Parts: sequence; structure tokens; C-alpha cells
Amino acid sequence: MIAVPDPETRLHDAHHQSLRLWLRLLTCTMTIEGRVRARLRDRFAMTLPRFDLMAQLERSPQGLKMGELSRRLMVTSGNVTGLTDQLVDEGLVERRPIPADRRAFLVRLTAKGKHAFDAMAAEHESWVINMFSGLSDSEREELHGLLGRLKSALRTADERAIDDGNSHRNAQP
Amino acid sequence: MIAVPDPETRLHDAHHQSLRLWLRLLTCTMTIEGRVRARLRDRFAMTLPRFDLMAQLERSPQGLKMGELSRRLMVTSGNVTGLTDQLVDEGLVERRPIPADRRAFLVRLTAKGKHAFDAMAAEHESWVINMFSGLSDSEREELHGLLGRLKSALRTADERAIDDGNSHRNAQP
DNA sequence: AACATATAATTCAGAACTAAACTATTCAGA
DNA sequence: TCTGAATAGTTTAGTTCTGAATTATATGTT
Repeated sequence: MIAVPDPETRLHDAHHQSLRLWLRLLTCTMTIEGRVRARLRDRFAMTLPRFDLMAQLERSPQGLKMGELSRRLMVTSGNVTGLTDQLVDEGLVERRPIPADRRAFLVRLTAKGKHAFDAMAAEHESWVINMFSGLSDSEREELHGLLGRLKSALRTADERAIDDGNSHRNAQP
Repeated sequence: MIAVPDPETRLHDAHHQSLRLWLRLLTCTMTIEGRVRARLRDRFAMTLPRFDLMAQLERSPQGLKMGELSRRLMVTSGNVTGLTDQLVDEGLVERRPIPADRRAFLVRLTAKGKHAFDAMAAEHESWVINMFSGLSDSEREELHGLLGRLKSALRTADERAIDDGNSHRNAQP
């Protein structure tokens, strides 16, 4: 009779290094994200996606186009449209026409939006600092570095995926 | 005249180590997640949340209760109800009553579900391995270790948050 | 100028997700 | 045994998000 590994063993077999790493990465991200979400809601009646959008605008006081926001937030442009609509309704951001390109807008924080964001950002940063405070300075630096390596490796892995056999996807022109 | 830092400088000032680390963690996670999502859709007409749910069940052939799934997937139980409903409709999982507790079910993969999952899991793992292949073996090990430290630090950070001044939240009984 | 193509944003249908309210059941005391 | 609190799961309302289709404008080519 051929030995069938029990579930525990299979779990160790099957979940190789990269898979375990990916699951752990996901767990950490979701844990932090969940806490930030809860606190933004409790303290400021703000949602995380809207906060993130405002954070991008705060770093680009000249404003950002919808497409650029979509790229930076890594969400679809349809999603950005919806988030922006709500923030406009609340008076926190504005859509400003661009004379040179009538398809596009610059989205900017209003004065009210800037003010609201500043208040939230200070607390937000303290939450994040607190959540990472279990790591030492050098551990944080090391983690930051490794994630940087991963990030750039993901860019080249992307090109590789486009090159070789993902024939199920439409090739680009 | 007091020097007002320009936006670039402020970006460096304001975005301290932990904040930059958090953003990078988020970027890596979202990049990987987006790719896995796209491939599950293209190759198997499957969504990531449903795949994740099935993955949990595959590791627990005896079945899992809804609440346990909710805990493991780190999503609300209402969400798990919806995902399970769909998978039941597709015949991939089943709800099995527990005689000892008539409030609860054991959710299990059906034979069809197990079969479907096995096919997806093999490819899924190869995608993940490929995405992490830019890091060396020891880098992956190091990253895994640091994330493990972060994960357990987050548990203790949570207790700290409950102890000290988050007076805006209802205290527990 | 005319045309195709590309780009910016929106709209749409539907899936995923949350928080909170709710139903049903279990459990632990008094 | 009754009763109150806790637990399992569902439901509901509303937000977030995706992928695809659509509209409008811009750009490049002949």
C-alpha cells in the first residue's frame, strides 16, 4: 500500500517557501489595514480609500489627473471616479478643468480638505509608527530594503510573464 | 524669514521610516494580489476570495465552521456567508449540519470542488514562486522571518492599544 | 482634411466587503 | 428551570472595487 501523507504532512509539502511567504505578507498587510480602517472610521468617520486618495493629493498640491490617481492608488479608474465624486460632495476635493486637454481634470484638495487631511494624517502616522514599533530600527530598515528588492523584482517578473507563454492572454500589438 | 520646506522635502520629513515601510508593504501586496486575481480569472474564471476560501477548506478536509473561515480569511462572517452561498451554488463546497450544535455548519469541499481546487492550486503556486523568484533563497527566508516578527509584534501592539488611551472606543465589559 | 487609433474619464453590472441589526441556539448561573 | 449573556450564522444597507462598454477628446498618418 502506497503511503498517503496525512494532511499535516501535505500541508508542509505543499506550502513551499514562497507560498508561505506570500501568505504571511498578506496577513501582515490585512492586519494593519484593518486597524487603520477601524481607527479612521472611529476617530474621523473617514474611510480608508478616501483617506488614501486625499493622501496622494496632499503630496501633489498642484493636483493629479484621475488616471494618475488610479495608477498611484492601484485601483481602477472607475473606482477613482466614485471616490472622487463623494469627496467632491463633501467639499474635500475639487475637479479643476485642464484647458489644454478637455478630457481630463486636475483633482485637488480644497482648503477644507487640506485642513481635514492634516488633522487625520498626524494621528494616522502615529498609529502606523506604533504598529511597527515592535521592530527595531534596523529591522525596519532591513524589511524596507527587502520589500524594495521584491518590488523591483516584481517589475521584471512582469516583463518575463509578458514574454513567455501566457498564450491565454491577448498579445499586445 | 523662516524656511518653509518645499513639497519634496516635506515628503521626506513627513514620511518617516514606518510610513514608508507601510506603503511599500501595501504596494507589494497589492501588486501580487492583482496578478493572482487576473490569472485566476483568465485561466479558471475564478475569483480570488473564492479561491482563498477553497484553499482553507483544502487544508482542513474535515471541514471548517463559518466563523473559523471568517477568522482565517480575516473577513467578516457576513462576507463568508455570501462567498459560501456562491460556492454552494456552483457545487464546489457543501454546508453540513453539526448535530451537536444546531447553530453551526461544517463547510467542506465537495469532490468536484476538491478536483477543481487541485488543478488551480498547482498553477497558483507556480505563479507565486515566479513572482518571488527575483529574491534569493536566503532573502526570502529573511523576509519571512521579519514578517513573522512583525506579525507577532502586531499582536502585542493590539493589547497595548486596548490598554491605553483609546478612550473613543467602548470599553469591553 | 479624414481617418484610425489612443487616451481620459465615466457608466454599468455585478462581486466583494463592512458594520450593524437580527435570528436561532447554546450555555452558565441563580 | 428560568433567564440573561454569549455564540453561530444570516440579513441588510451601503461602500468599495473590478472589468468591460461607452463617450468624448486628442493625436498621428496619409
